[in-house]
Amino acid sequence: MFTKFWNLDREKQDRIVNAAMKEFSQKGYDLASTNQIVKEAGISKGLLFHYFQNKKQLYLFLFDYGYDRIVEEFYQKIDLTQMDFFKRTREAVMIKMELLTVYPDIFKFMEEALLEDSAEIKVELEKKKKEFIEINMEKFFEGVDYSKFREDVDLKIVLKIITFTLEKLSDEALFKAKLSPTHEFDYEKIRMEAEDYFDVLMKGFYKQ
Amino acid sequence: MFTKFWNLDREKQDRIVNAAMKEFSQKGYDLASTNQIVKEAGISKGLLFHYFQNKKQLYLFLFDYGYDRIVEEFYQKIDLTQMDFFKRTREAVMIKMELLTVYPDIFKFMEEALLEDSAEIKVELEKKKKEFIEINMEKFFEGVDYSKFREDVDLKIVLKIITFTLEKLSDEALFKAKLSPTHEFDYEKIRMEAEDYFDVLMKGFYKQ
Amino acid sequence: MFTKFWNLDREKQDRIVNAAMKEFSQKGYDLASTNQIVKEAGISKGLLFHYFQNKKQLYLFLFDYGYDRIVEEFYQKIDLTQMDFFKRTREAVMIKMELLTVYPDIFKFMEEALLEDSAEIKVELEKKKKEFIEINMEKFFEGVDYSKFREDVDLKIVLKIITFTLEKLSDEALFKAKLSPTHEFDYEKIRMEAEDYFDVLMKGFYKQ
Amino acid sequence: MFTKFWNLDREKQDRIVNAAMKEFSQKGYDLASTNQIVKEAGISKGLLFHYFQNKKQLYLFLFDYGYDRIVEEFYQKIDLTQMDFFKRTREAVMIKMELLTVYPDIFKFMEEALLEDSAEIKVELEKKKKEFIEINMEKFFEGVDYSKFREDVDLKIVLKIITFTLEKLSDEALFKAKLSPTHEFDYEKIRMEAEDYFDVLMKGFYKQ
DNA sequence: AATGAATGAGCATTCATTCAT
DNA sequence: AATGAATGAATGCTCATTCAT
Repeated sequence: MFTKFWNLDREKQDRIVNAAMKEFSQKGYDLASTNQIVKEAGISKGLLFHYFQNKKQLYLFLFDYGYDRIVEEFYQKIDLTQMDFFKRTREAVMIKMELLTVYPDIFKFMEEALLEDSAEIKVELEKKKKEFIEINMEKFFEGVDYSKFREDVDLKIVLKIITFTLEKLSDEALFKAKLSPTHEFDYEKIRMEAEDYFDVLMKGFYKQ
Repeated sequence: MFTKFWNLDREKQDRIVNAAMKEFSQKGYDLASTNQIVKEAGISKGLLFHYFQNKKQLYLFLFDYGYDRIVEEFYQKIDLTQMDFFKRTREAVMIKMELLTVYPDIFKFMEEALLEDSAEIKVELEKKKKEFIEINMEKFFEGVDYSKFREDVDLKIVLKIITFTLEKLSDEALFKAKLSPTHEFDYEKIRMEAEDYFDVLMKGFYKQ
Repeated sequence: MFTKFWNLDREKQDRIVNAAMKEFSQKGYDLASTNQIVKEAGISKGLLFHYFQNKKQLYLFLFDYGYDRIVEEFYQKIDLTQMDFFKRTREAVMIKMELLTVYPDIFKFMEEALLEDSAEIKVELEKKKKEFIEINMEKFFEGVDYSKFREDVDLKIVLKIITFTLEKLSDEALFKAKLSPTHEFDYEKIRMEAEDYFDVLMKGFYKQ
Repeated sequence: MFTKFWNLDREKQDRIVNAAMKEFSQKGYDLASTNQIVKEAGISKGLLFHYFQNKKQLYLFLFDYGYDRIVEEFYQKIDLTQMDFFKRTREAVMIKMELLTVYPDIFKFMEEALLEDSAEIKVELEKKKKEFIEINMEKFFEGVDYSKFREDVDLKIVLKIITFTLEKLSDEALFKAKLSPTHEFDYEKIRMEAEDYFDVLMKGFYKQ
């Protein structure tokens, strides 16, 4: 599958992936136009369907492609020997923001994909998202030292609260960037905000 | 504005509102079809535009309509003399779930509207959402006794963490219902889950 | 016919006529909107059709109305005792321009009506136009002293050439005004241009 | 631009051009229906827009197309070595009528286009018309011997009067054909009428 | 491998006119 | 007399996908 695509020279692959990711993250799955993608990529109409069969397959391919590019690099960078929960999480936030700067388009596509809700790709995408989240939760938290957490509360719930909080913070940051005229992140501000949250969460849920 | 619509008999109003809310929440603003709405409502093409001028005005009307129906009823039910933060919040969750059962379509529409991101209605809808959230945050938390919260952490951040957590819980519940074959909520389970979270949050952020 | 309309108070008649003439001359018959007319006139949808039956009858009524208002006043002003062809014609041009200033909307409507070419009103309007032109050619040229014209050319053709020339001049003036940002006539310039043409035509076709 | 269209086989090109010209000259720009055009041309909805992007581009294309077909042939036929003004003009009238018989639809379209006044194409079409007229006035009158004209009148005005007269004659002929049941020209009658006018104009404005 | 012509259902919106009140 | 709710055909244009070359 997609072997035809992988046999292309790298430059053409990139042109197609970039054009498609750009279009999908700008307009969402349903409103994205394959016409616009081929125009931007400089290839013919038929070729896109030659490689990817249809719009849906193209989208799902892009999701996997983005996953491979970003998640792999994330795990190359993250220090999984750091056992302290908050230290590891804090580093993850920093790496995430770094990747966001290096691969803004891929990252943007992945973020949007996690929010995507089109009926046409619902079933398949939901499955991928679920795997994505489950696998990474497990992998990311492997070996973490939970002994520092209070013992009078349900640890699973505490971890959920922390995850929820970081996700919402990240959503808010993305959303603010979207609304701003330049679409730019203020990384320093976000990091400082995250620090404040880490501080409160640690006070609330670590042993004192 | 919309006086033409309000002069209709109630039954017809309902048919139109229900058809439109259903279509919009199923497909999102951009993909929703006015054709489908009029077919479902059993009215003619021209009539919809006679009442609402265009698709955008219709959508914004529905938002206000939903707001009026649901939010007003919420404040009739909630006991704002209850000063304890968690007790009041817990009651709010229960009322929300009750309203969700009574007005599932309106509720669903409002939930989707808060996530809606179409370019065509962006500016106006964003303004409404912002007002919606600001007014209700202030109103809902009025008079709450914050003296029970720990004093060694930033209260604003604590409140945000709690809000984030409840929102994510609610999203998850909605999402699970969506995926289930019957689209039904298991209220009792959700309430119990919420109780567990309240317990953890109180332990973490109330004075001991 | 139209007795219902004539029984209205004058102010309402004017509102309707003005609104309709404005809409028709701005957009032409086909594109003119009866919706726009009733909105501008401040009357209800049904009322317009109560008075005029349909769009076509309304248009034909307006043509007659404009004719009556403008042509009658034209003949009150023109000095039909002036027997010299060019003097009478020159005065006609001046009166036409004067009326254009006093009743710009009616005049504009009549000018546009003479150019109107919609299939829906073609037959009836063409008949009216033909009558309009025939009757007025006859009436306007009545008693003119043609003895000053050269006798070695066909007088009918000479008169046609002169009429053609004046019509085209008038069209050009209207057209230039339309293209200018302010839509204003430069009366003095038009009069002087007309004088130059009169001079040439007299030299060519009067006895020397 | 329009290379897609030019790559079609000639028969299909003709079907499309003929259908479009017919529709536009019958109903004018605004009321012409692209639906009707594709139906008449026997092509699909999307294809028309595949070639021409939108209605406006289609119209402007047709204008250029008509210009190229008709004006080029006109200059192949006209004898520009004939220096006498009236002889050259007389030949032009004859050629115009000949072309009108050979390409009645193109000719009709061009005539209507010169009168077209739709807001949507105003700017672009006005520019084309202006170029059309300027270039052709210059080219057509090049080398003409004006020494036979009277010297006591303004030559520019005389030429305008002659042009006006011929245009109005032509309009009248077209108009009469339009009103007749068979829509046919009586060429011989028109030529004879034109001769009468030429005779009067020469007597009036040539040296005696 | 690569092209791009071809399809026709679908979209939001406007229109003149009718008719029950 | 006067209202305005109601109709549904028609508008220009876009879309993902196919297929002969």
